[in-house]
Amino acid sequence: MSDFDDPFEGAVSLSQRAMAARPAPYLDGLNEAQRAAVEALDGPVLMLAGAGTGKTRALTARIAHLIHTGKARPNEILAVTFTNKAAREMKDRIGRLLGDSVEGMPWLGTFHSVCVKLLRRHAELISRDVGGRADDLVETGHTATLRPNFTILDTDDQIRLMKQLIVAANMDEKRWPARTLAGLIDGWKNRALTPEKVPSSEAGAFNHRGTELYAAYQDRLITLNAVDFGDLLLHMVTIFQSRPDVLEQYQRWFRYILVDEYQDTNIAQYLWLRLLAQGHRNICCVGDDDQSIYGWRGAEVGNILRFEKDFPGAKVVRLEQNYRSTEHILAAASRLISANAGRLGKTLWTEAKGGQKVRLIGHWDGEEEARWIGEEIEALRHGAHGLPPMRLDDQAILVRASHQMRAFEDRFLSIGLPYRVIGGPRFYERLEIRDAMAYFRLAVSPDDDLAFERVVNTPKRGLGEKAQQAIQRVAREAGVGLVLGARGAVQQGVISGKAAGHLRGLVEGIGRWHAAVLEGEDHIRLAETILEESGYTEMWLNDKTPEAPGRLENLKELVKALEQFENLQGFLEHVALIMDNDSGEGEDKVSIMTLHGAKGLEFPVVLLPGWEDGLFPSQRALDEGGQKSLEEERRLAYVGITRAERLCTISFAGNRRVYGQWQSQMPSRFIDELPARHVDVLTAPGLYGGGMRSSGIEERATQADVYNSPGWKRMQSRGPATPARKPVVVDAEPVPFQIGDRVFHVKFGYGEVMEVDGDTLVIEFDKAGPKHVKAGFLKPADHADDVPF
DNA sequence: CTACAACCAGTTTTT
DNA sequence: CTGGTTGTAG
Repeated sequence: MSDFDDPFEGAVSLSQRAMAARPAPYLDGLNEAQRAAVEALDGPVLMLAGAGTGKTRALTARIAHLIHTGKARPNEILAVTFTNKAAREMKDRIGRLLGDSVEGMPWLGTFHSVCVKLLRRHAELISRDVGGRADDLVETGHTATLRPNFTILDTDDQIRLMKQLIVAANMDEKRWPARTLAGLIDGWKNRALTPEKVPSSEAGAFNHRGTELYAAYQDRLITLNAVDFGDLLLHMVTIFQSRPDVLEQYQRWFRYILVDEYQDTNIAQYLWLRLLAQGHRNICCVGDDDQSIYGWRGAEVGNILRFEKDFPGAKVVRLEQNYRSTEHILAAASRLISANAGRLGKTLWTEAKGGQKVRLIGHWDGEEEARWIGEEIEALRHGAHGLPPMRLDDQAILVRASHQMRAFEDRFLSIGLPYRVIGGPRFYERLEIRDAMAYFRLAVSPDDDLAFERVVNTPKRGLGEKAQQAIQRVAREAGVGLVLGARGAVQQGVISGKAAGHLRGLVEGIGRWHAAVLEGEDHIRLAETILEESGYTEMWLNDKTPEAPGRLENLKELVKALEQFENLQGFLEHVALIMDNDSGEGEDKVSIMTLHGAKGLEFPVVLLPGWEDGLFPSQRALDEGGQKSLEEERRLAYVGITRAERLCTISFAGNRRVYGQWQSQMPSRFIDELPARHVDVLTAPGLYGGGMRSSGIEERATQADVYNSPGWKRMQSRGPATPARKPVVVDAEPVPFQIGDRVFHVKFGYGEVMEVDGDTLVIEFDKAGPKHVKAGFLKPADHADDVPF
């Protein structure tokens, strides 16, 4: 039934063994170090693979070699990665190496996906004494176990659950936010600590209730037959530790273990691996201590630094030849990372001499930066800076924090530059959002048959397959759309009874909504009307499944998103573009992603915006965490630069909007750490005014040059780009407004006073409609531009 | 009980 | 600026 009971499941044709005698094509073209890493099959191996040194290639070749030599069948190899993307890529490449005969590597996947598989088999081994509560009428204090069909909670569910527990514990949810508790518990799980194992030194956590709430949370999860992400590993470690017989079974089964991105493993993952590898010690870990960027999530660089101690006699192989970047890019990255202490140390080298230096440019503000990058990308498309024409697919913008993305999206949308956001929110892919969008589409164009098909029976209207086929038949015969077909089907009596009534209601609704669109009714109100009249909102309200509240929340958000648009059509068009981004693989587009999301990827052209103190390195890293987190930020910078093959451009802005307020900041301290010999400082119009030397600057003089440039001084003296605009709060009494006055409100904009009632006024706002507002939040319209200083 | 205006707190990074 | 929560009016 399973991979275990039948060792040949998901395995390999026997011809695979016969292949062993034949030459191994996957070894061709490997360099000496790579080959050594591939051929050292038995015993512990640590592959220290610098950026761009062909790590994945060596790893996949190693797997191919294991199979090819008959050391293990594909289903006896455990290979773990951190991301699904990495797992997918490895599967693809192994498939290419070995041909289609190798169907599956069932145990190649992320830590989490492998653990789900294992845990489903052994769920019952996880149990807790669920304490009886005062309101527990059934029974107090019984043992509950996890069952194999457990559900995996997402972050939202976790927070909701913890919120309930915090409230139940009579704690002020304001002072002790569920998010904080979630972080705390996650940290414990990353360290493989069950509630009972949390050291007493941490008993003070979360107002001295941390461990207690953690225990309550775990109880609740078992009762709900649910686990969170952290549990997947924690539970497996618990099982392996408490049941040697189970552990032994897997130690025997997984004859060879491979681990990608070992520098990012946390303690739980480390224990899990060590337990499994204990017997045969056939474990190969691949990583780069300079690319450890998940410390905030519990990753322990110590794991990789300690490998030789954990596995005495381990063979250590260093991959140091870089095949990705040109020498200037590599030199800049190497110099930057050399500022970190406690590294294993590698000397990356490349045969690709020459090429463009890393470019550095400052801008007035974030918008100008986005504008400049847009122009740069367009220029590179047609060939610039000594490079041949670059496709958009060849270019990527890597940001520190996802909120930086918006500036680029706005800009690219307005100039029509195709882009794709990788790792962005999947909001528009959600079921409920898609349903709601289908209703909106019908309102705009009732002949949208796909939309009609999607929602004709959602919510349930008794229109099953039969009825839908009838509608389609009538429509086809009459040569009309499905909506008209539906009307015809009802009129002809093809559909009758209750279903007919519901269908008529839907068709009439669509007609009504469409008329409203044509009449230009307020689209936000209309959208809400549609969701309500269609019964869609009600459907989720009546839904008792745990995800229903979340879905309703999403629908709320969708309606809110409408506010940014003039009408429904504009909105739908916009979303169609977004959808294109998500689904439109294969189309030529610029990639926008976070630095974290970029790990493992490479691009000919890389743009690194936002190199400012407070943004990158982030304010948090600067405030807390000291040297350790600053070093992690530096590694992030290192990852960013080493993504570039041929052209790497770093930029910063003097001013940026933060929380809607303008702030100015200094260029990143990392800029100071770049070797001037390998950097070209570009001049931006409007900032440096051509006052900067563009080359030949002294070593380590980069940032000083920036500060001393005439442009920077001018920028400082000009102050923030736009002064903060705050409402002038007028004293409440006497109310200085009369009926008919034009007024301005921070939130709702301009409007006219319709009524005065004490200090409460009724204002007919131009954009937002009629509102009741306190006088203190209003000021005369002709003073709207007043600045409070 | 709902709706909505006022208030307030938050932004890294993700399986 | 955004989103979520709170307090109050209806």
